[in-house]
Amino acid sequence: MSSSEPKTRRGRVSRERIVDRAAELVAEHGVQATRLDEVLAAAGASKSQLYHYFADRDQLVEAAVGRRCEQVLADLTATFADVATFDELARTLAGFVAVYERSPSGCPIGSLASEVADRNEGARVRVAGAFASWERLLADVFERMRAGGELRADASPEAHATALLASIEGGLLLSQTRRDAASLRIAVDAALGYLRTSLVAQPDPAPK
Amino acid sequence: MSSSEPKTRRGRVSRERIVDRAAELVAEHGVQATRLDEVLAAAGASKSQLYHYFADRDQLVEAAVGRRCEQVLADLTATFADVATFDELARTLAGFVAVYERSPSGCPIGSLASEVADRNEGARVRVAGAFASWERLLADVFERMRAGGELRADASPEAHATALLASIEGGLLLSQTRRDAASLRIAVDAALGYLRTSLVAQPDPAPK
DNA sequence: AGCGTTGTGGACTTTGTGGTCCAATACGGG
DNA sequence: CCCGTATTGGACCACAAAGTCCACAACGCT
Repeated sequence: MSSSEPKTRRGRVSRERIVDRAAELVAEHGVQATRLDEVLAAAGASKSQLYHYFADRDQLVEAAVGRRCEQVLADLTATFADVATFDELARTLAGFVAVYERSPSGCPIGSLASEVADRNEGARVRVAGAFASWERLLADVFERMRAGGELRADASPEAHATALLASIEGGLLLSQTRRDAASLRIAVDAALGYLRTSLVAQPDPAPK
Repeated sequence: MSSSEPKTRRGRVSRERIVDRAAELVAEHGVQATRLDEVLAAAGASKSQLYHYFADRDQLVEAAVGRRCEQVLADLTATFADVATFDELARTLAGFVAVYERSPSGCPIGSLASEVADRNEGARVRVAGAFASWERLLADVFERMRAGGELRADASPEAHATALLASIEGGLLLSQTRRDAASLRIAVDAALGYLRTSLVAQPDPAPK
């Protein structure tokens, strides 16, 4: 009654177009500040289409957030796919910071997270899933490092992944609030420093 | 004549009452979800009072956010004031996590941060100030640790403070999104692990 | 071609909410 | 005690934004 799945190709295309634009606008202005009319205008769709496929605003938001997470995650997957050593990871993260400096803003996922966590259960679950996937990506990096004999066998890839992710998210939040990338850089460096703790013994080149 | 400072005791009291209630409601529902009418009802004040002292909603939000930050910071100050050793810090943070488990929610400051960072410059500055103060609190702990000969002289209290703060914020965000305190605990443990890196040499009791 | 189902246009309704206005009241100093 | 200023009550306005409705068009099947 309220909402229904598209039953024809045409319908599916329409629904997709709406979700795509919604995801874009959510990425740009955040969830709260994204207006339905705005989405519809951008998608060249009408109110009836929207309410034909979605029960209400929350359901559209859920879909849009899900879509956005998929996109960001695709990027992240590509970024971390080939990372298999500590140095590669350090370089990758440095690139991350550099990108941030060029165009500061919160974390694409983190911002959604806090906006949605207490207000839209469906969307929250999507974001939680995105965090889980990201974490998995990092854990895989650590497992590769371990397979390569660089990471100690007793180190937990999952725990390290959680810790690194937290440092990144926290660093991004601090930097976003301060409008200064320094915090992010420090947080990431610290996370790498902690990771070093779990590497197999290595001559320590005099810490600055 | 948009807004004006109170010029009598009575006026000051009225303004305070409004800000107090606003701060409470902002803490409870977030900035976006706090309605002016709600604030006024709670404060037993009228529209004209509100607009007598504040130019617009944003200005009230700024004041409320500032107030809320002061309160949270007072708490934090008390909490960290006497911490001077690694073990005390670890215990204090464990208490932190325990409190979180009892009543999960985001970070009182962090949530405001992401909500306000790109939407209300005045409020953003207040939050940034709160982060700075918190960081200072932590840096002071590290300086005490250094004075006590526990922390190495070459360790930067400020950098460690930033890193720890980022881990806490990130951990809180992950835990809030997942509704599971585990992430926070892992993030904090990792931050402590990194801090251990800067302690003066110590017999390392076999890492689990 | 005809009929039922799905999709679409877009005007309309409703409601919540920030913000305005002006008259009335309380204060506070001379 | 009186006047000017600060403060207050609360009705009112404007408008944005979510959600409803119904007639019509497009499609797909037999």
